[in-house]
Amino acid sequence: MKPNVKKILAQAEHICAQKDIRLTESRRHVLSIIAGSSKPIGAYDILKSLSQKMDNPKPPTVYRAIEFLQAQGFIHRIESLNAYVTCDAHHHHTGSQFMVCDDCGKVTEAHLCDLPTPLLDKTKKENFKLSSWNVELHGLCAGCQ
Amino acid sequence: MKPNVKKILAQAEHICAQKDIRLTESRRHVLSIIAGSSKPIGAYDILKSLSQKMDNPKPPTVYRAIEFLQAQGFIHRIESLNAYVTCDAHHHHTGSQFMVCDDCGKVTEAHLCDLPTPLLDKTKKENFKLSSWNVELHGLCAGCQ
DNA sequence: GCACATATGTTATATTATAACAATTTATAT
DNA sequence: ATATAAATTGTTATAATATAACATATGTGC
Repeated sequence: MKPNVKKILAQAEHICAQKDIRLTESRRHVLSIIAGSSKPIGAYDILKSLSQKMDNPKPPTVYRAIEFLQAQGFIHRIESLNAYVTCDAHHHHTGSQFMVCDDCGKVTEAHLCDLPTPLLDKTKKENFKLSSWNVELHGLCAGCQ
Repeated sequence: MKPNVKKILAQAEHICAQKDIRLTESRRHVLSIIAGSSKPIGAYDILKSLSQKMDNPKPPTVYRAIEFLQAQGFIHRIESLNAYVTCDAHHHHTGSQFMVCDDCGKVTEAHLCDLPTPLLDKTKKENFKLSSWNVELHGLCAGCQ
């Protein structure tokens, strides 16, 4: 197992122990599969990979694990790709920002703690009660230009 | 036909005439269906509505129209809802910002011309060549709180 | 151990989107 | 006006993504 995967798993284990919630086998497998992917991975690719670790898993197994991992903030969904990435923030956050390379497919998370002022101003102006946000930037990463 | 739908259609007609591209019947129908919806509408709901205006339309008809309308900037896709809304900006833009009410489902577009500085800074820091962006804010609209 | 809550297994199906190829319509050049 | 190319549509089939529903099992607190 790659060191970064190991680290992510260890972190998740720790947080789950603290919060007294269960990082079960299928959840751990799914998290390690996502962590082991160099780019966002879709649910059915996760399923394919999972079938090498478990006996004949079905879609709900993957989607349930995804739901759990998202709820804990261990992974995020890249909406424009229908795919999932691990979160490397050390704190829970209600907003996410990603840079998606349209060439190689890799995604970098930009950790802003707060919604940028121009956007926040819009919510105030509209009296919109913000609960979460997602930003996806598309373009080319440094290596692909 | 509602006045706002009429207006959106007229604008689209005008722009297409200018650019010498064709706003064909199915495209016009799909645009008017999206414009007539009070909130983002999914492709298969568009299809259902379209079947009252055309003889037995199929998914590709809707998706092709959507693709065209998106390319012209007449509509946007709300990624977190798999649904479509008309764009009321009077200029083409490569970035979009939406406030999505999780209660009533209505969406308000916030027209920022530029990517907020904190995000732009991140792209520069990563040497990421930006081509487009999408921001989706979730929460409760003024009326639903 | 028992009751309850949580998590998983399993089957089926819903929802969203596209591929592939044929037919038609429109634009363009001669 | 007519051949040709380009754009658009029709049609069938299927891919890709996600969830409902219900049965079973497993862990937790008493």
